Amino acid sequence: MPELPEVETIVRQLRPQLVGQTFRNPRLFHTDVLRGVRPARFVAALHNARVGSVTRRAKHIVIRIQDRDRVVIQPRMTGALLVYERRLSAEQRRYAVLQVTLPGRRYLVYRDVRRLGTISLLDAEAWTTYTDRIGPEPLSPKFTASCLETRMRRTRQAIKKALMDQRLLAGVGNIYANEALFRAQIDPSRPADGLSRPECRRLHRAVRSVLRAAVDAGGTTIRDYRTSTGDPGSFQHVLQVYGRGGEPCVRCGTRLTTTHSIDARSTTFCFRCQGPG
DNA sequence: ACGAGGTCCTGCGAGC
DNA sequence: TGCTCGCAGGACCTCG
Repeated sequence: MPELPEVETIVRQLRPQLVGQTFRNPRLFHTDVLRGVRPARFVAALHNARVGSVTRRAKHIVIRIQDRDRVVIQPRMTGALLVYERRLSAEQRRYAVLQVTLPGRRYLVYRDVRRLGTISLLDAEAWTTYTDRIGPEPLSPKFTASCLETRMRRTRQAIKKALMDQRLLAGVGNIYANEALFRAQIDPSRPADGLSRPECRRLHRAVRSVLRAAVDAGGTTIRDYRTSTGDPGSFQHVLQVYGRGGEPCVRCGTRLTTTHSIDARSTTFCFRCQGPG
């Protein structure tokens, strides 16, 4: 679930709470979330590890420890990274995957109801390989309209699917792909390599503006997403298309259409405002 | 190279 | 009430 704005929100909140702190007594309740590292090695690596930095890359939370390794958390649909000020209640413990004790009797907890999320432990070399396979950060100043155009031209896939392809562009998932395409007034099913230059410029502006607005709102909470304090985001209140199938378009009043024809993911759009180009 | 579909998991709401 | 079914914000894989 968490897309770029949600992960960015979590990271901004966690950073001042974690940087410089030392992890103690890691407890791993479910080992099936680990990728490429065995439970015993992972737990040993976290114990007494000092946090150097907390950053975001695409939809990943990246915690650098011991000036060497990176704990890379990908929350996917239902993962959440929370700091608790006291011992966990039974309800809080229910979906806990990983718990780490922080100074001051606080606890860092990764919880994930569906456990589709993943955790890996990467050294510098493995991290470089990993991050090099992911596309550019859309909010980076280096990400220009021509950068987006070059990337989208690489595929004939539907533009909505291309936007969500992490190799082409980092951090955009279903919600923000829908919203950006509406803002840019582009039909989600159009082949990505068929967009004109002005359309690419509109899409570039739309992607960046919707992501920035969502970061400012603390992300979008449909069901599971919570910030590190356990609070919901607020961008769900200003979504223009996602989750609004059958409701009137905010621009023209036409009933919004929802389809599952693109990559079997729900796509909501206005067939009038986002007509075939 | 592409699309379709299955897989990892659990919860929830709709419908019967 | 209680059951089954389909769906859910992601990403990876195989198959044809």
